[in-house]
Amino acid sequence: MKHTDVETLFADNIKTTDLSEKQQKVLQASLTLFAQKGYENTSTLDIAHLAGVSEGTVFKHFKTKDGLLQAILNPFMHDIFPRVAGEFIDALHESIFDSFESFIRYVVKDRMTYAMDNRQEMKIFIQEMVKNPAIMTTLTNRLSKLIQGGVDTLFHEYKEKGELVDWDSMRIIRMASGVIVGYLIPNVIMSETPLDIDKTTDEVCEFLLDGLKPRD
Amino acid sequence: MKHTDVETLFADNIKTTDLSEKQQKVLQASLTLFAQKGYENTSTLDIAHLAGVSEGTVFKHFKTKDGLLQAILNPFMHDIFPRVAGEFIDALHESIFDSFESFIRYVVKDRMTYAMDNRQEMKIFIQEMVKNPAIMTTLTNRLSKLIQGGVDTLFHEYKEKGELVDWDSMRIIRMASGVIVGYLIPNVIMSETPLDIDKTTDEVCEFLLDGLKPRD
Amino acid sequence: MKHTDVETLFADNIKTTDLSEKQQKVLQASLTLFAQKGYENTSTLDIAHLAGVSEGTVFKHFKTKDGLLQAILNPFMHDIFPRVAGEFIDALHESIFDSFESFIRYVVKDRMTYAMDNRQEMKIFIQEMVKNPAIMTTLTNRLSKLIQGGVDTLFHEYKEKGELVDWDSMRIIRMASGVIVGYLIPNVIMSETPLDIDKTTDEVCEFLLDGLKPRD
Amino acid sequence: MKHTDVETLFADNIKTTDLSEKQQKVLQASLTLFAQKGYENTSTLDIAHLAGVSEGTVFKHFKTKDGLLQAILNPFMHDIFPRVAGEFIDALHESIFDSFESFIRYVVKDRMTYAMDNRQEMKIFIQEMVKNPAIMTTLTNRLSKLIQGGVDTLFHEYKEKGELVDWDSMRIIRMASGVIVGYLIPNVIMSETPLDIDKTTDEVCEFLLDGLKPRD
DNA sequence: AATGAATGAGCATTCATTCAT
DNA sequence: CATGAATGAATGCTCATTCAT
Repeated sequence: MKHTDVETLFADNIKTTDLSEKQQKVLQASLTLFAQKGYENTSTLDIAHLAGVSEGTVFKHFKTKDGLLQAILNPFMHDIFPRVAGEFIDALHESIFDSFESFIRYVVKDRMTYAMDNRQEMKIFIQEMVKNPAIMTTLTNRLSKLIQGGVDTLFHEYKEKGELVDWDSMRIIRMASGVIVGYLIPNVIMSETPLDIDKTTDEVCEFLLDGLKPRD
Repeated sequence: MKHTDVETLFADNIKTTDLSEKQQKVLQASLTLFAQKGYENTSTLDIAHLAGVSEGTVFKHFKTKDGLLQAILNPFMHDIFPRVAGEFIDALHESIFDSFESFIRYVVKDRMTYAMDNRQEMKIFIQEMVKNPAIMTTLTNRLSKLIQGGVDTLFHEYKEKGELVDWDSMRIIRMASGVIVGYLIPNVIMSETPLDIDKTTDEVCEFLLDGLKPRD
Repeated sequence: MKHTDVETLFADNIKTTDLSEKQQKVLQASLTLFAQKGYENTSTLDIAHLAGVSEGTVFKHFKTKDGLLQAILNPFMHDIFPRVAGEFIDALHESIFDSFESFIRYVVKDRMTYAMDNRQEMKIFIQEMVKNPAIMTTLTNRLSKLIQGGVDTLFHEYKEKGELVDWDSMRIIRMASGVIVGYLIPNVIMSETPLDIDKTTDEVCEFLLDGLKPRD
Repeated sequence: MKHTDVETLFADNIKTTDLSEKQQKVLQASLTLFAQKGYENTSTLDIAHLAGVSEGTVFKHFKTKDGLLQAILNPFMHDIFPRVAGEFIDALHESIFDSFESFIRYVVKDRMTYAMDNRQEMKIFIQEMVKNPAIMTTLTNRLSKLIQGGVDTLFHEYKEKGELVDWDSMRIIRMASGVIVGYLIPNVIMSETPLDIDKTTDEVCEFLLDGLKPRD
């Protein structure tokens, strides 16, 4: 029930476009600095220094500073997010969750682990979303359609079995993701706190399960 | 059951420090632009233009660009947030909520209204939090202490009456605010959507009430 | 054998142009700050603050910042310097110096005292001279003519009496003032050192007297 | 009896730090303009224009405007002044001056030539000294120690031979440099006058020799 | 006369980007 | 491919000066 690691996909992505060793260093430095100080407060010279390359090298492959940002975010937007989402849904259908509880427990833990494993990228993503709401709109639409399509039939089963409240799937997802997001964001941003994923999962699930229990 | 409007408090604050008409325009323009384009992407010339003043005027009172940011955020951090929280708690004790449901409904609606009424300030706040996690840590601590102190006894009543699950107050608050925040943030950031507060309140409350119902 | 004090002349000058109390404070503050930090590094706001007046007041009487500088330097250039020089020469003729030695001793002490009593003004003067050589040229010409005219006959006497070398008067003056100036400038600029005038006078005179003794 | 030319040392210094052609132009332009109009009255745009480079280039190597000033003055303070002083003293000991007169004549001419050859740098130095007396204090201490150490024994010889007054070496140096400085400064500052070094040397020396002759 | 808010030109400095080597 | 010197537009900020009150 393991999903392809984001780092692996990311590395794949890099190899695909045939990135030289120095260019990889540049990308890595950008990732670190954008997450640490924000996009606008990171100069291309900062990146060059941290990557141990010259100023010109920063632009050789990625053309512009924005190109560097896109090189970090695009895989998330157009490739990794959907792919992970797809794999996630596939996993849902392949595995037989004996109950809605085991399902929700898997989902929560999986997404939390994912987010915490990729804090830096997430942080940059959040920063960009806040500045550019269009990203959020796009992403919300993309993901919700994808998830809804894959989850609808599954939810139907659980509703029939009397384990899930008979709400619109989107409403359920919005609620669930609201709880998860509200819980996660502070931990992503305040990266000092490590977060006990198992304990948090327990807490969140106990709450979610009752909130999403069928009404009497 | 009305709470002092933030705009009123803000205006008070401005009058207190005796801000000239032009300086108010400067502050207003900063608010608008910081929220729209982000702090770093707003130049002091942009602010001057929108405020209809000269660039020198921008610096006359607020000294630096950061001073302008603080003039916007400080009232939230040090004055308005706590005051609103205080008033909110007072309101809780003065009013007799006949049930946990009417209580939770008031809270959710009140906080949502507050947030939506001050979208711009919230947006800037969120941006700064993402960049500077220390703000979040401070704020979280300040508010949670304040709220917990005021809410603990109230929760005790509801727990006794069997209307509220017997969890630690902090856990309940974290859950509830997680749902509200997870719901609100997208709407604050994507400010085009107006958001139907009554409908959203209903949705959120229905979910929360079951999630926080005592366990059988 | 006392010469009119510069401060008195300065005060006279101020009263003549009918300067209000605040304007005098402005002038005094300018004097202090120009001497301390230099003309260009002193802002009109600095002056206003030190004088305890508003920004506008600084310009009310003196029109421009340069006007303030001129108000400080002009009395030296066009009034005080020549007047002092005149008085000095008058004093020379009135008093009967029994020897060239008593004459030179008087001159050296008198000029040194004058310079040290007006360090601030001197310092500003020096700064302006360095930046604007024209001032120096003008001043040099003005003073040398004045002094030469008044001193020539006197020198003639001493030369006849065999107490002074038979050089051109200008050459003598240039030498003497060279020694004095070379000795004074460091002390004017490094205003922390108080300088023992009597001892310095002795040293300088002993040296000067032999340097200006008639050749065998 | 030739001392290493300052320009050569300066050029060495530049080559050592590997300054590009444009950067040398920047330095040269700064030298010219600082001397001409003073540090504060020279804008970095002025420098860029005179150097024929862009404004960014001015900051590429020297980082700040002050860095440019230091790049001009530091060689004088920390390198060239002491080195020249050292070479000067070496020269004194190597060469055998048959008399105090030939010695003093060499010194006066040498120092005058040096000063007039480096008028621009000297002028900037003087400006900075006037503004920042600490520089003068430091320099005075550094040089006097250096010179005294090297000159003491030499003076002893001349005193024994009855060619030099029996004063403390420092007093002699202060007097002599006072005359030279008093003579030079006007000529350094009013750079239009070319100054006849040979004639001036004669005048100064004649005066100095008698002033420093042993007392009867 | 005095005030201080307002002005706008000017300044040092930064930084993404280009290009010759 | 990599380098780093050069670029020039943009930026935050200062400051002498004006003017309505």
